[in-house]
Amino acid sequence: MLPPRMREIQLTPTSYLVLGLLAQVGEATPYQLKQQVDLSVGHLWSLPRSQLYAEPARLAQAGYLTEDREQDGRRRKRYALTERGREALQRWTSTPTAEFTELRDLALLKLFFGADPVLLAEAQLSELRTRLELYEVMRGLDDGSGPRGPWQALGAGTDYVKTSIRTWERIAREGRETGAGPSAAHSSPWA
Amino acid sequence: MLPPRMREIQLTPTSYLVLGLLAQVGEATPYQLKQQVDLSVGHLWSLPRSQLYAEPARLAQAGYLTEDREQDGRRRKRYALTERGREALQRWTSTPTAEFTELRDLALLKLFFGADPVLLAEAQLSELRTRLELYEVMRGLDDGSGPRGPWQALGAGTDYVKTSIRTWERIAREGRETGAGPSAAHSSPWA
DNA sequence: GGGTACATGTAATCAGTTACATGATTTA
DNA sequence: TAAATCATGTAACTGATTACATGTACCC
Repeated sequence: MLPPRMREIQLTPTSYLVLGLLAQVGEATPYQLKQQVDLSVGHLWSLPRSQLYAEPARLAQAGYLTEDREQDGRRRKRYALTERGREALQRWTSTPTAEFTELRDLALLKLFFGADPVLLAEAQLSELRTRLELYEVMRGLDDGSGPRGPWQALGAGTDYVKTSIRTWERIAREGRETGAGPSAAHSSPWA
Repeated sequence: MLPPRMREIQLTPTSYLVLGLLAQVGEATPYQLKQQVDLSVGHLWSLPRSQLYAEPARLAQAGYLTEDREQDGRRRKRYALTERGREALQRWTSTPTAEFTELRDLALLKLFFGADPVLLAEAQLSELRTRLELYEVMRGLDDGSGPRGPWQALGAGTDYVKTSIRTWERIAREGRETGAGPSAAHSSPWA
């Protein structure tokens, strides 16, 4: 099934992020991918620069991308989707995920284990408000044309940030009301 | 600083999760930790069983836990906090995190790259509603006594689920209105 | 005493992160 | 042409996941 000299690999979210970006831009070097990420999907799902060197290489090895090295000075590697890559992306997007996404929020974990809610809320709120401004600015750029997906995703992110703000405001308020400092982490939790 | 024969390790969220649980329950075997996780913090930050074998071992190696092997039949390993472990946990909880937690939501990533919003929303909503019921039941168990942290964290999780539901409902509605099926993933995103 | 569920671990693999190292282009 | 910045990669490490493998207790 798979042409010789190709490795079977498992496709991760990172893989699809790369495939998806390449579907949008046609072809790109890792550096260009990084730029793309930073001003689009990276606000939702960021990743370190080095992954944008490693992951395309991996995908090319497995036949999802073509890799094409420039001959001149920079000798950049240029990647583009193969048919196989396009199909994989298509299959992926057209299969709805039912899975619930855990928050995995470090601040909530600290809160769970007894951090001072008021201090934590302050730190979180300042960051969240900055983030909200950024998102609102970006949303203003939507002129209603082009694919809706990115904008809807951005809207979802905005909802999330807004809710987080309300949540932490409430937590801070409750914390101040009960005057409880950090609660000791030694009693039992939810039964 | 560090007693001989001990490895320096980096403490990850998983590490603190284990430290935190042990602070709550005193001592435990990996199996008991797993049970604890499943009915408390695991709803917020889950992890595979095997990590609850690997991580305590790692922590013990580095002097954060004592490891104590039973002599009888099961020969279970039993872990408890050392002073060093308790301090590390304390330091961690008392240092507020400002960092923003990305959603890293697979469904939103698919949406971004052109998945059909209506289908995706259906899948997500069914899962989210189940999750909401579970959280509501758990919240009913709060009798107001004991540390507030876990309950506040649960409240935050509930807010998050509720918002997600509203978000996906809106996405589905918009998707139906514009009648747009899955949008092709080939135009440009946020400028 | 045989089956089933509960309990306990190890091994192999690998994606992702951090750190290191260098080359090319522009501008002052 | 020197400095600064932009660009491009590789290497080492390691935490996390998946898969494998076994042992103990209980129940009928």
